[in-house]
Amino acid sequence: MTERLATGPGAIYWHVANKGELLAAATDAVVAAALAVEPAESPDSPPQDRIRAVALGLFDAIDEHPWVAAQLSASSWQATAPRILESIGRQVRALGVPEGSWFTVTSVLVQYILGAAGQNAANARALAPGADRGEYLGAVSRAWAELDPDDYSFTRTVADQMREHDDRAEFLAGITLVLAGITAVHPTGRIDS
Amino acid sequence: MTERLATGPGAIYWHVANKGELLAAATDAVVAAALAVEPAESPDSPPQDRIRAVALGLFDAIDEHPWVAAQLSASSWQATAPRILESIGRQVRALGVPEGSWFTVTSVLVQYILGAAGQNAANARALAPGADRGEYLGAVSRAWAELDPDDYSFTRTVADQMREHDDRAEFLAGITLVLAGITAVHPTGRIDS
DNA sequence: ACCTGAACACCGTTCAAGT
DNA sequence: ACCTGAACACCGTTCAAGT
Repeated sequence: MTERLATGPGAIYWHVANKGELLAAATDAVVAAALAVEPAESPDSPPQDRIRAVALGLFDAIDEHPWVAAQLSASSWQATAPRILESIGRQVRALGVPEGSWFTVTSVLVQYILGAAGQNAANARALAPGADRGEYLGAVSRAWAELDPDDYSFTRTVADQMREHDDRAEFLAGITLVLAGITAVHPTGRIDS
Repeated sequence: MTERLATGPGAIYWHVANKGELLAAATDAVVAAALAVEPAESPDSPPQDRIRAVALGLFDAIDEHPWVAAQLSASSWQATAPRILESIGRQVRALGVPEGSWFTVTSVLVQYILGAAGQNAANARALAPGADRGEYLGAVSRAWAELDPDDYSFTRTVADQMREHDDRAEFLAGITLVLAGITAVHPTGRIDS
């Protein structure tokens, strides 16, 4: 248990069945809070912007609480999943995606958001608490640059880009890419429904 | 430790420093094997198809070894990461994406692949070993259909789609979407390099 | 050089006893 | 109804002793 309570260990088990249930409740609270920030985004701004806002909110929440990512993928279609699905799905609907593709398109967005956010959070915690991000990226970049040119021509080439990358910017670029893909595959453009 | 060895527990610690190192080695082996299958895909088939093949290989490998997902996001830019990055990145390069975007575009693909595969694997293991997938999806679908119409209009609408969805097909649809996004954002179309 | 197996620390969980 | 705290099971890790 991360959070230290001022009680004996047994007290918790009066309220929840096990640690998983506790984490699920905590996850739901974190996600609900992250999604609640979104309505601040004006309700008539384009769906793309609202998706970006929701995505960034989740990204930051998971960055602050890395265990949320593991918890969310551990028991997905559970209580918390509909919250996220609904929040993103409404914008997918507003985007004019045909109804038959709502689930698929929304799932892709949610999977990208949670996947990217989770990997980002894991990476953030990977560096020893004291370590400096710049130095860490520098070390990895140097390691990449020294890989065998025959087997790793691509990785060697992007070593510099990886050293200079900004996590949030990369994440938003990913959202933009997926949104562009949605528009390309479902080119209705207009909001009909 | 999942795998039971015919040795005392201490024996392992002569070879590895800790459990993490062991899992990292196992992960590297699983990923290497999954990526090795890909060259079977004819080397002059379009990059999109080769990306799909690599992605599906990883998807299936993670489905078979769910702990690989957790391990991969736990220590990402580590030894195994360059393998995946290289495999996908070469196709991104072949796609004609401008060099300045190689890292971003490849990262998005890899994050989607690992994120989606990880969530899929977690879901697969979520059902009690005996339970039937169809019944499980049915139960979740029913729960969604009974959510408050005011708060969950979207989720209620896609309850049926979620019950009928096929995991691998959804995954491939996601890859297609991301590939479409790449082409839309980087419309060079031709293979120059 | 490599393995054994008892021992330790840690943590999730239980439960009889308290209020 | 809710909390306490000792106890248990489990698992990652260590280490002195063996070959």
